[in-house]
Amino acid sequence: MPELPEVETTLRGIRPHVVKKRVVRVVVRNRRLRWPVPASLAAELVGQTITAARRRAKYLLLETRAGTVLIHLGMSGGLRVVSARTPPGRHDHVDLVLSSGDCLRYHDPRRFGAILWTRGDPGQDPLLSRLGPEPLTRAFTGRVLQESARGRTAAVKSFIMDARVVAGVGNIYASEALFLAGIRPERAAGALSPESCARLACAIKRVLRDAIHRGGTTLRDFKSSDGRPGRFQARLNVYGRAGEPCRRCGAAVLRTRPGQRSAYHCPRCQR
DNA sequence: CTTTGCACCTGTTGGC
DNA sequence: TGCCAACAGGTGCAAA
Repeated sequence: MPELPEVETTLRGIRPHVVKKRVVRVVVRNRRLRWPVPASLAAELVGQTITAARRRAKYLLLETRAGTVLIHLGMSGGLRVVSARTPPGRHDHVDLVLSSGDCLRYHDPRRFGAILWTRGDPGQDPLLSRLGPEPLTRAFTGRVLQESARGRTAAVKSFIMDARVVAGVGNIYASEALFLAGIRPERAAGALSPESCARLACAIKRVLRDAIHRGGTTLRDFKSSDGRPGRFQARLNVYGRAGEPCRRCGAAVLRTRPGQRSAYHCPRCQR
């Protein structure tokens, strides 16, 4: 469900409800997520006040003086702010009960997500320390992309989905960015011209910004923290549109599988 | 070092 | 209507 824009949408939705609130209780109904929810979460988080809520790649960070809650939504995770008295549903695995009477509730049918606790500088955590630049910052440019692509033979689509290259480009937006940049997904990353790298970096920024602006993409089940679906799916040019006409030239959109994930592209607009 | 494929789960969809 | 295979927005890890 969530790529970077959906995570950012979630962050913006929960932030006003969690920052400056104290965590009074942690309820773990099922600790078996991607990694077990650690006992240190409840032990060290309860009594702490959340000082800031941030995003790094697709990780959400809830910071306190004692440490940071790291949350990843995986493929099917979601966070909602509900009253602490709202009865939990199936797959509502973790609650952070807040001093306001609200509760930050983590829901995740597939349980590919994670809720972890890290002390000290969260940037030093092994999960975050090797991440590449945030795509929406100045640190991410065509030149930086070109530099890290040097000598790489992997398909450009898998390349931009590698979080060590650029943090947080997932399957939908990789296809969409390559469409905007006019580049075929299977091209070798290292073979791209400097101009193509520049166009690709711009396209990644553009598609992510636009999707955030529209509250993310809802394909089947993404709901932002207020329960509303995203509106970006109407803007998708190629993702999920195999066989349908390209919006730009009318040629049939193709679905391929470089690696084991679906890629979509227009054979005429992308070279 | 890079590249590839797998594993982890449940739910939905589409074809027969 | 029912059944079953294929597929789904992620990503760390092991193996080559």
